[in-house]
Amino acid sequence: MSLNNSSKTSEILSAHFFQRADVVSIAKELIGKVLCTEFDGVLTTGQIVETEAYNGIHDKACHAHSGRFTKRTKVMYEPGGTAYIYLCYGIHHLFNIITNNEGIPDAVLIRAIEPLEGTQTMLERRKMNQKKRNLTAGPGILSQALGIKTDQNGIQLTRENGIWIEDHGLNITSNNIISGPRVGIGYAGEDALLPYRFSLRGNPWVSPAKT
DNA sequence: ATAATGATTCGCT
DNA sequence: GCGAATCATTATG
Repeated sequence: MSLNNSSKTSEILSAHFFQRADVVSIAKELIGKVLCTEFDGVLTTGQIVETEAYNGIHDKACHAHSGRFTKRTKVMYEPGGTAYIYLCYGIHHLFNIITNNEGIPDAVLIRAIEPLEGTQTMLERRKMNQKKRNLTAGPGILSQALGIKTDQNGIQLTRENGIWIEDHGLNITSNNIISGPRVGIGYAGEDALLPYRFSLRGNPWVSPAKT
């Protein structure tokens, strides 16, 4: 989508952005980028305001910890820039971006976005009639709002094809990024304490999950 | 083949 | 604040 953005830059993040070694840096840098989907010609976009890093085989909270390789986790070993979408609690489609090179199962979970374009479509998908925080502030509901489903598991995010990420040239300084422990992974022992959750300071669209 | 379990959300008390 | 919803994946027999 490159319509009337005359002054703003708006480029799709490439494989190079995702195929780097430090998943924690990538999770931080994704704050302020724009997550876009287009299905059946319907465009919806939102600014990423909350992410979590999952540090591959060494991270007890990561589905691929200790090199676990199953039907579900095999997509995590794809090259950076691949989508990893799985069903959680039988209800919620959680959207992750695979990072690093092929064979290394690092990933970033997108936890919340601030709606930009297509909010009317998002409201319909969420069966809501008012734009408020529970439209997109949470990993399960943002997927519902953007129409992301496990159907799209394994697709490439580096083309304007279904799901992609744009850089709108926003410069977020590190003192505007809050870090803290990840949500819902108490089973991960000491790794549950790692400060791998990042959010945009003061943004009302950050998920209400307890830290 | 069977049983347990979530990287969550929503509604009700 | 608490518990139900709901099902693919995973481990185990």
